[in-house]
Amino acid sequence: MSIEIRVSPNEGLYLKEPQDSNLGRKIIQHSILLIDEYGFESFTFRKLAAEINSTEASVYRYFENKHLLLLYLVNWYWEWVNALIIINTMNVEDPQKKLRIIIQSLVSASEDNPGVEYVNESNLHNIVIAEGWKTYHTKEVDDDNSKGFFMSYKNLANAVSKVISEIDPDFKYPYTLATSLFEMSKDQIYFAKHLPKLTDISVKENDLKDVEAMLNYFVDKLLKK
Amino acid sequence: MSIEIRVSPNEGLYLKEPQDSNLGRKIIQHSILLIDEYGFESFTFRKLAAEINSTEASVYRYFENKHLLLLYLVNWYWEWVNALIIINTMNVEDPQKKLRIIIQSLVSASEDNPGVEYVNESNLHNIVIAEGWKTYHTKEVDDDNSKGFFMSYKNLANAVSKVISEIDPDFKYPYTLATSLFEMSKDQIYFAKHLPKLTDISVKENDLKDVEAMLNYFVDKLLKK
DNA sequence: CTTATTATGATAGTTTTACTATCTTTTTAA
DNA sequence: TTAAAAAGATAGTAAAACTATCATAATAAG
Repeated sequence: MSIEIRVSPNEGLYLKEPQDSNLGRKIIQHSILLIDEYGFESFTFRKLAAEINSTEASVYRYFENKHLLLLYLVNWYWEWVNALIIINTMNVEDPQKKLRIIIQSLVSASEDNPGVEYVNESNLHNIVIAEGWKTYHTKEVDDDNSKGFFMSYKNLANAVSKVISEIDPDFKYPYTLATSLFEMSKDQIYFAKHLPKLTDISVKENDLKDVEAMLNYFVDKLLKK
Repeated sequence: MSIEIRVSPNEGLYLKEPQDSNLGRKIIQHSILLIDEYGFESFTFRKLAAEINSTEASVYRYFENKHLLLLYLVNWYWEWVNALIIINTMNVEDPQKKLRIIIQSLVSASEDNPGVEYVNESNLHNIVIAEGWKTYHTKEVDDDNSKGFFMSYKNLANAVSKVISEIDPDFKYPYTLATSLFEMSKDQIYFAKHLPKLTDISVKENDLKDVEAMLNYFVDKLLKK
């Protein structure tokens, strides 16, 4: 028996579902590698096409532009985190335990999982940290939002905020705390790597135990049992 | 008597200090307005030049490129916040009071102050929220950091972390908390405006009292007196 | 007041990016 | 076996992000 995890971002993000074809999967795989290596700005469909021995025109048949490709990848990532959380919290009743597992899942989502061969989760995690904000800090954010392009993240935030309210029904800002956990996790990892004066944690060779401990520390102080 | 507040970002950011000439001040003033209105991506030196009846070449004599201009503006903003904090916490001894004033200064820094005619602080605040990320989420971050281009923000984080440690010397993550206060403030305001499902606060016609209350709520829970 | 220097303006050119278009060849599925 | 869908090859366009050069205007120094 084998369990196949298939994660599907919003339909409006692509012209043709890339996971359904060879070329599509190569686009996903190598765009992740290229964006992580060179950054989103210097990533172009031309370079991607060259890398996979295809053509610019062919890539454009899957994604209207590179912004939508990035949105697709980032949504894929949050769907992935969501899937991990669902699997790991199955049959766990205690909301406090649940939140610990959520934090642990959030952190471990950055480890490569061989289950999906065309996605390197570790590289994708780097992209979400370094480039993810580009998906929503645009002038088109309201438009994109109305098309459902941030659904994966919103669903996740909603699920986590519910667990927070279960632990402490009097806590005034469950959504703020949920999103802050995600954003802090990203920010503090990035700071640790590039602007270490801005954080107390350290991340050596992608060991994220400090991040996990830090998030748990904050949550424990904020939520009364 | 009049107090002149002059805020100066790092020298490496410009080719010629824009605050020292008429054209330079017009560049600052109108780049803030244009970037806020149309977003950083569609902002170009050509459009800016047209707006101020100058030329692209002239703008390039002040800033090497638009990335450095954005860095300049964002640094200006954090210097400005820093100045407000210094003024407002003068002669305040109690660290808890200090932190409240810091939070209040952080929030009120977004109000336009007629003291500096060529800077609209309110528009600049929008830019820091919407585009500030672009200053440090780049492939050149380590380079830029080594040139001191993030000094203003780092100084601020350092100052705030010290106040945090004064309040609660046992708190494990003073730097993380300091930067999280800044980042949460930006994120949650942005979410309130564009992705309201991701936050509990609301920001109506730029009234930031919810943000201030939220930040104080978190701080109160996190730091034992 | 004149002159040298510096600041700004006018204009043109280059490379790269982000597409769009069109036509041909290959693959796949009925 | 054939038609239709997918992919490849190639070319073209508009705008952005500069770079370069020369002319003119403002200013400051002697």
